[in-house]
Amino acid sequence: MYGNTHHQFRLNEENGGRLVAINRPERVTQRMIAELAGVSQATVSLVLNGKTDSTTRIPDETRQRVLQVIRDTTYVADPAARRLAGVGNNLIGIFTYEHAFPNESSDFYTPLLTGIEGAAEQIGVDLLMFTSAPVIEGRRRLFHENNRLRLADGCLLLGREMDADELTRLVNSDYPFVAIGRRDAAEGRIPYVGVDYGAATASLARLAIDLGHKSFYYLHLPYDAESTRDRKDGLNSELAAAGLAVETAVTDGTNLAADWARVRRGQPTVLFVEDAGHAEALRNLAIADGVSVPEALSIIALGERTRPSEHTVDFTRLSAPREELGSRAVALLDQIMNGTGGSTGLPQQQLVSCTVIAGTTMAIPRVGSI
Amino acid sequence: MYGNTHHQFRLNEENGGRLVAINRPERVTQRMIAELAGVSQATVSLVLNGKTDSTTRIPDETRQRVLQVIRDTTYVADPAARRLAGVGNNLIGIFTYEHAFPNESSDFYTPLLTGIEGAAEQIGVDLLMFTSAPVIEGRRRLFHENNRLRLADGCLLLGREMDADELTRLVNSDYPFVAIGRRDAAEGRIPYVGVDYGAATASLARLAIDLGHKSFYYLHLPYDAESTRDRKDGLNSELAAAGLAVETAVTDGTNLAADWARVRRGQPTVLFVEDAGHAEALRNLAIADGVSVPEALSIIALGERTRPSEHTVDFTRLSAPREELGSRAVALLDQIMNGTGGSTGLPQQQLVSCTVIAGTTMAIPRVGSI
DNA sequence: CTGAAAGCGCTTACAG
DNA sequence: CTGAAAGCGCTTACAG
Repeated sequence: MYGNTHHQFRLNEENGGRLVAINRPERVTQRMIAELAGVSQATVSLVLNGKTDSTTRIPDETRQRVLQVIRDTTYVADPAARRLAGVGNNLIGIFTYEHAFPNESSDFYTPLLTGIEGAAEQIGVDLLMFTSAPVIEGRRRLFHENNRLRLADGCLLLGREMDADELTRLVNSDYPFVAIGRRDAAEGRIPYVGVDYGAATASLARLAIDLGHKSFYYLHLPYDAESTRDRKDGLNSELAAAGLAVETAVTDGTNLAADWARVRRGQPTVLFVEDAGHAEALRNLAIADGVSVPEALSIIALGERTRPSEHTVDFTRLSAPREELGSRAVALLDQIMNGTGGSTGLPQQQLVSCTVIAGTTMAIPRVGSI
Repeated sequence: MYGNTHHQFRLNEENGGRLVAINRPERVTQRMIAELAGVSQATVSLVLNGKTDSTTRIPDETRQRVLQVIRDTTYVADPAARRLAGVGNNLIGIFTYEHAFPNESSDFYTPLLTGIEGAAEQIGVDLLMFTSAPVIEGRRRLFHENNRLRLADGCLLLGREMDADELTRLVNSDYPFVAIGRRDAAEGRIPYVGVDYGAATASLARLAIDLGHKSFYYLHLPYDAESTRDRKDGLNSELAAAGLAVETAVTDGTNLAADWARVRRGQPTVLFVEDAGHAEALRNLAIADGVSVPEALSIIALGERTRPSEHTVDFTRLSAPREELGSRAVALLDQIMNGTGGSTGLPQQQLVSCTVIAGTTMAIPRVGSI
């Protein structure tokens, strides 16, 4: 693919007599830089990698000459070759199990990517999005015929659900990675930065209990993901401690009207909803049905919409610091790839706290309200 | 980095007597596969790359044996080595002059990235985001000390304003790239996929003229970007053709109340606003000021918010197909990098049409209305 | 101080 | 049909 075609260079007079590549140079290599600078290829590599330690000292004049040619040709070392020769590329991969960029309905990753981009810029790495892994049945496969994970020095894994076998295989492979979201696969050996949904959900449950609620209903997503389980566990354990029970149902959001009818039959005074979008729709259904919120029914969302402007209602809810999640994941991955750099290390598994937002959709329960 | 540590394999009895890697295998190579299957390393490569053409025929029995070992060891070829051996690295770079991922206030790139991701997936390339180029004074520099553009096979450029000198230098470097948005730098040699703002703005002007508007006001952004100029030109030429003038002012949105006061003194019957967010704010200011929209004042937005849910008002406006813009840019870049593949080539400079949305903020002008 | 050389893990003509 | 060998562009001991 990158043949041995000869490249031509000429002096560009409008540019202070610097060398400028013409005639579609296939790919500039260190050998060409070396020729142009009148040194050996190894010297170019040495200059490039700033080996200024006692053993290999290159005269400043030579160094400057080489650097100038590099600037003029906008040369960069071939990442694949560097990689093969055993050094890193300052490349962090991002593998998303679903499409990374939102369509109109879902916008799960955007805040994470915002945090990731900021952190990546800070530590000076580029981001490689593995879009070549095709999305099959709504999901990407980590290991497939033409796996390219190793183009990057390490990788961030994003997705609501991750395949436990793939995760185990990855953790056994010694390839540096960090999952975003708590993962309990591989006997707890997965490095992750997750959200403490359990604690925040428990706080919200406690709040409802303190207000006097006794009749709880929980509508959650049909996933087996840790994030779904943590919320469920947080709610259940807090209620169990108070001697209360909760009626639970699952919804994928395709028939919320039916879900609402079922909720109504259950006659709860407080409804916990995992998905913020569902919470909003259910509130509208309740009101349309003559059930006032929060007077007759409190509704609590265990998540929130991506951007404030999408919230027409100020729900009583938990708020996950998603940008922070992204930047902390980058920091942890950086540490795994490059070591702690002297300071005490970050824990391999981290949970960041949610904020509990009081909002306006929870009130003291009314008897026989629904 | 990937040492020569010896790997151990053992028969896993729970797995039908297949070979399974144990003890943190550093990295499985073709050489190991070859040893295990009792063939040469080259044969493994041949099997892997499915070279079944007349010259290189491998007996099915051998092939199956090799494939089985590959499955058992969960081997994948090192992409860096493949790439170095001459198979392309299938990497498209994305250089964004501003931060690629949105904060709460702006979300310029997201729809583009959605289109880019879809197209990248289709042609099987990964996406490299140049986040290592630091954002200085709100902008990234294309050419800086540690330019890493050549990490990718080619590159997409996104940003409202691009430096003409940088663009010229890039186009002279023979590095394949495509700008998103019309660019007239470098004597028209910049390959781009842009939006035809001029035509859509002219259509909207025509609409207003046909409704009987004679008093026009235009509030645009303080940029010298092509996108700003095209809209201005579209409006001006259409009005000039009808013998009408337009009062023009610039705003950066920081003091829209003052802008509104100025507009009001101008007493237009129709107000064109470049930025959709500003249009929305100005409409609110007008209404608060006792000026009904569109009865007393028509307002036309020359852009739109990123997502429908953010539109509280159905503005008369133009709508740019941003996802399409992203996917067409990928297609054009792919062509520039790899050739047309037989079919007739895509034009190097493309303009996609906007949709004109009638909306509810334009009406027949009332005399002495404002 | 700098060059020649080995080696990273692959692919692909080219010989057997 | 399959193996030995060259080469992709780098980095890094190791000799001069």
